[in-house]
Amino acid sequence: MKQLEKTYNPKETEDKIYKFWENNGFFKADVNSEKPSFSLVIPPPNVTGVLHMGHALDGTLQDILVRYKRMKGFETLWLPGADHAGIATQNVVEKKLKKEGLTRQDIGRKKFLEITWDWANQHRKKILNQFKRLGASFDLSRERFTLDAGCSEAVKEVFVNLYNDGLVYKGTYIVNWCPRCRSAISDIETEYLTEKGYLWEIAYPFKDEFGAIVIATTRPETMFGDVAVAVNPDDNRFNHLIGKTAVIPVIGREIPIIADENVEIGFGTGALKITPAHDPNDYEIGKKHGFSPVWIMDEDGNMSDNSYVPSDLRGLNRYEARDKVLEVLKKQGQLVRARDHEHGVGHCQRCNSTIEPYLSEQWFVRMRPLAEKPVKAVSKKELNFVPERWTRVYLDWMNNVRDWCISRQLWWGHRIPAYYCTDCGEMMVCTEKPEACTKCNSSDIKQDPDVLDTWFSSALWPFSTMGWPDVKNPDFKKFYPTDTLITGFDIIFFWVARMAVMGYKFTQKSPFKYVYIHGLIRDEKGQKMSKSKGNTIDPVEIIDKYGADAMRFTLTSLVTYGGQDIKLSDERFEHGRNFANKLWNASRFVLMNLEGSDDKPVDMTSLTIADKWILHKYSEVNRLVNENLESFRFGECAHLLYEFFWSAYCDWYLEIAKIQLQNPQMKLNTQRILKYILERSLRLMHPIIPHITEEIWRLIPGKAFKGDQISLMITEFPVYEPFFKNEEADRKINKAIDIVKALRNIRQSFNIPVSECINVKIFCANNQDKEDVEISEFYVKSLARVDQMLTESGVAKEIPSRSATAMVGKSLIAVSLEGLIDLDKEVKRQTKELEILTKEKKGLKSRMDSPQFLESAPKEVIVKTRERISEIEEQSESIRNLLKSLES
RNA sequence: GGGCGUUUAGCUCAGUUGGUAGAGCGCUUCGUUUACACCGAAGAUGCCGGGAGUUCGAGUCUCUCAACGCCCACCA
Repeated sequence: MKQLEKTYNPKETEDKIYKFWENNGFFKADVNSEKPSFSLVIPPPNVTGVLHMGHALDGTLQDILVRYKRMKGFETLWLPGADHAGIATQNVVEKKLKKEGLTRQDIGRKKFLEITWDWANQHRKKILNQFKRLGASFDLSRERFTLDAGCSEAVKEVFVNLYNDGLVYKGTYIVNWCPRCRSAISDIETEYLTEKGYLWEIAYPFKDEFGAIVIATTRPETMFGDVAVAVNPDDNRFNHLIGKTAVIPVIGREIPIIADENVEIGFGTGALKITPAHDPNDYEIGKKHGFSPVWIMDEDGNMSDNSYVPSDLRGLNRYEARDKVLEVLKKQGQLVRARDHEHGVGHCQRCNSTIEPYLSEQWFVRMRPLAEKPVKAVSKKELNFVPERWTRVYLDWMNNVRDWCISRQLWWGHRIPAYYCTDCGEMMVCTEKPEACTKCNSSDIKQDPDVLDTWFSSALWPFSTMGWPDVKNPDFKKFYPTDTLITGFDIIFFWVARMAVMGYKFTQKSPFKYVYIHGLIRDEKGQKMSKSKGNTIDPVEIIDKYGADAMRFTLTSLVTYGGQDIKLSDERFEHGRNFANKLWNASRFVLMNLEGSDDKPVDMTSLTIADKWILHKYSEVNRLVNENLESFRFGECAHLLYEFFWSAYCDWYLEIAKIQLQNPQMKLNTQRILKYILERSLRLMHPIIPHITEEIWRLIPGKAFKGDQISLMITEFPVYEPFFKNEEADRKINKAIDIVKALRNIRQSFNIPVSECINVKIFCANNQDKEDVEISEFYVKSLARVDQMLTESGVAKEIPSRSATAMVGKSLIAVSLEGLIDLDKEVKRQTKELEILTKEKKGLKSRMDSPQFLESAPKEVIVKTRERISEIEEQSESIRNLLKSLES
């Protein structure tokens, strides 16, 4: 038998095992397979990133599910890939250019894209390689990238289709504009942060009379774009001013005072300046009253170089302009006052710059009509969130969904398939560049310079990766729709909802049946991990230090069904490492003790009570692991396996096996059972900790337990084995365990060294009890170092003098301790015990006297209560007798 | 303003239909009996956030209050 190292070494094992799987093509999904399919697509990680703990968790859970289903006999596809991450990637590359003193404009679109492609290609390989370190069993032959040819074709097809259906349109609206990215972003990419600022009150003089109307604004620099001052028609302070003309300070442009109900009387001064080009509400009001917008700021957030802006402010950035405007107003006495004001300010999710609402021409998706089916899908159970509470979050958003701004003024991404005739201005939306203008036949045609929001292509991911729009593609036919999506709650709106929208629109199906939402990974203080805070834990470092399986096991055991966020610290991974080491050493013990063993199944006719017990325990854990994996209770599975393997198999059965192996009659069958349980445990644990289980599994000799497969990952996942169920054996061994524990307790309390054998007398409550205890004598004697063990039925009347005692269920255990015992201490202990029992009995009795309890409580509970009372009575009686004999 | 989550042992958290509280880590004591010190044995620790209600019985269900966290909407 091969001698294993004393400590498990993940580094050597994991790489070797992963290559073994890969080389055998076990991850590859077969479209021609007869087996039912199970498929899952990875939430494509951004090419900008490296593997972080969120990916490690997400990837672990996906891999568990995929490995489980594969072993369950499904033709399983886990499709890997990466996202081009439009803004994020462009930002990174631009930053790199900046270091060389260049901008993207300096090198031009073509060159810029070349550089970005190079960069992206390097990084998508890198991050997938990091996923491989995790043990991810995804099918790399199907790796996709959101910007590759297939996905791009799907994007164009979808865009053109939506356009033809009137669901994509181009128009001039106020959008969230990031001056740093120089692009529009969508509503959900805008993060509102509460900021302290000022509400400035500025006097706009009347044109024809003395006096002024005082408006309130947080952004005084936008005043040059004002087209009106609005007041509420019901505001008695101001309604006489409606129709008069006011003058914008500094520049002296005249604007009318108008009435609008949307002006809140109680806010600010009650008078609102209207700046349609730079504020969403103002835009609405301006449009209602027929004003043309006035732009005073450009794409960089700098003041425009036009006649509306005072010449000395042109080109200044918005904050410089603000300071300067305020300075002038103050000088002229038109700044009435500044009040402290806290308000939410939009920030770009990607670069954190303050967002400017900006009126510009953009492309939008009309979401309302598209949301109908995905909303209904929930009640039809075609789309199910786990845990269920996320359903509401999804529905609330879908039911109030607003149009989605999809155009980005970037270079990195899917170019919008809209073409313009330079001669006549005609717009053509089609998948390929037209040869000639459909209206004037000119061949001078230019494509729209903008690209699509990165999430547009992500929304198509489940089917664009499977060959769609070619619906005859074998992958699409076999593996679409996918079964489960595993992701964090932070991208329900960004991604999940939009995939549902596109899935229903273009495939008439939900792209997945279940969406399993897990919590986010946080640092030990509960803060979000981020590079800038320096509180990240690098999964690759953890893998190097503890091993991938240790990390997977720890993460899995920290996952809760409710999807709570997970607080992590480096030391937490010791839990998984220790478990892996335990598994390794228990296996080592089993493998070292197979001398003379055979390759036959367990002989069910000659099982000891302990054998029956461990088989019973195994059958229970098997059943529960199956149930919990089916219902996405990953954490529970890890706990169950840990508990079974460590606390039952290692702590007790292995110790018992050491005894049984000494017995020639028991030896062979014990070896078979050790091997059987180990092999089945490896199967049950494999989805969570694949490398170590595979490594050990290969070392187990014989085919009787392993079958003909060459790899654990393609063996069958154990199904419930009800014939092992044995409540009686469970009860008996549990009793033996309790007795052993009680004896060890006594031993330690009275400082009896392990080397010293003890004599024990057990008073059993009845004959059934006595029988159970006697059956366990064999184990008790060796596990607790007992020389003589006497049993007696009935309440203890004569306790051996000078004894230490303990209760186990209804049995009283007495250990003869001539000369060793501190009698006073023992009397005190037992007296206290008696008091506690009397108190409990009193409570239970009063309950049994209650007629309501007897009427409404379930039978078992009444029986249990009655049993407990008689148990207490017997125990008390024994203790009284004991005290008597101790005192004498 | 609307919604969600959390509050249980010193720490981090489990607790699936209401039946009388668990794990890991930490702590105390003991121990190298030939799988494992990344180990074993024994032990201590809880008015399950406060209050009220339903029930024979509530950590679990209802209401309410509080603290912390998150999401959405609005913010001149």
